[in-house]
Amino acid sequence: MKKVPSAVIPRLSLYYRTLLESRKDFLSSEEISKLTYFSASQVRKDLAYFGQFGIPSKGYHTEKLKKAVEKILGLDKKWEVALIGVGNLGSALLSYKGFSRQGFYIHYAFDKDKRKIGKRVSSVLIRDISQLEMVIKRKKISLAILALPKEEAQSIVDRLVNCEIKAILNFAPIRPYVPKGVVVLNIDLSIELERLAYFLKQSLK
Amino acid sequence: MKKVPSAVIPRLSLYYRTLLESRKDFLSSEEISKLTYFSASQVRKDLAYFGQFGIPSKGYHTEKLKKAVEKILGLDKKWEVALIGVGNLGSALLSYKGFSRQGFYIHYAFDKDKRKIGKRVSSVLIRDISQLEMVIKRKKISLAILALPKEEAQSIVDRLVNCEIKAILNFAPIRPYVPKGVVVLNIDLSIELERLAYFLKQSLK
DNA sequence: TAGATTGTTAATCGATTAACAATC
DNA sequence: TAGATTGTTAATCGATTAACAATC
Repeated sequence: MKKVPSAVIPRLSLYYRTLLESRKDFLSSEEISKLTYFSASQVRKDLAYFGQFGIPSKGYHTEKLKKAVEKILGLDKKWEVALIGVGNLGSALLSYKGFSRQGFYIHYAFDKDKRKIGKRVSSVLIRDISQLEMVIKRKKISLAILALPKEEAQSIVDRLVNCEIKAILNFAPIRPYVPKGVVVLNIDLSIELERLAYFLKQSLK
Repeated sequence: MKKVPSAVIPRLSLYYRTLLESRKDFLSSEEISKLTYFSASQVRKDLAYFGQFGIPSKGYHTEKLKKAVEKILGLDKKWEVALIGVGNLGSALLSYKGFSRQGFYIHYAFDKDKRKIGKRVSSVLIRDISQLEMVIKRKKISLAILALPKEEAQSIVDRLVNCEIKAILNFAPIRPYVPKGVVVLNIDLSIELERLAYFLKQSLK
């Protein structure tokens, strides 16, 4: 199978949302294009990486394609997620109800602050960071979200890598080093704001 | 001047961080490469879009380059930012101290919830959303952060566009429509988690 | 069958990398 | 001057778009 460019995956997520909302039995690539602002060519090509889902002259069966994309993205599974760092941002993520709809469950949270340990946020127990390795191994957690200060990020990443975590969503404003075979997605708010500031400067000229 | 590819800007932000942390007088593209994991070619090319900052056989004067990048990214200016939606995520953003270091000041926050209006979060007054247009025009706010439910996002974006906001950081899980000349950067946590889930599925095979 | 739309191949576009003359 | 590293041009790579034969 041809290698799937990584930009395809977030587009699949957006197609999926469109499929969820559609009330038509069939959708053509042209219609999906209208709804998502991606080109019809791109829609067809993206889907073709994973199989032949369409019917010439009809388009894609909405329900079947939905199921197929669900499977591709792993939304048919449940994923246990560990949150590390229960500050303002961490608490907000814990309280967000939207994740469970896609099968992501933040059932485990860690912090090093003794005043937080033992408390609950959105009914999730905050555990001592020293328990990190033990809990991750026992509970088959495969995904971690980092919401902690940049000073602590790399050492926690190292510990996560050590207990076989393969995927990390990082909110700390550093780009942690990870060995091959592990992915980190960095969500770096300062960088996004700087991109906007750059754009603003341009548009003022 | 040649058009600057948009991927250059976030890299500049990362070079900038490196410059802030460096204690050397000069840095070569090779050294910047080592520190950022971007290629030395790319470092030189990215910088060359904006001028000739380097000295052959010496490299880049750290302090001068820092100042130059600061100017390019608009970090030498102060930016007034409006936050719309003071829920869990909005409150976390208000409380985050890191933005002001880059010149971003969230001095204005809006919500429609009567119980929140009039209260303060991190000393910022929460205003009635009905005041949005008035305050934005008066206070020369040029940047908006959206942290509200997806149902409300598009209508607020429309109002922001109407009062000449040109740059929006959107956390709501939709891709709002904006006319040309306005940028929206979407930070969509579900999509990022889905990317990670896809990667995990692959690596388990 | 005729019309519509897929899946796929080829063409285009843009971004990254490599190479090297210019120059401090 | 010799050595090092820039800025820039050319080559490569990868992703997007266009075109169209296959097919329902």
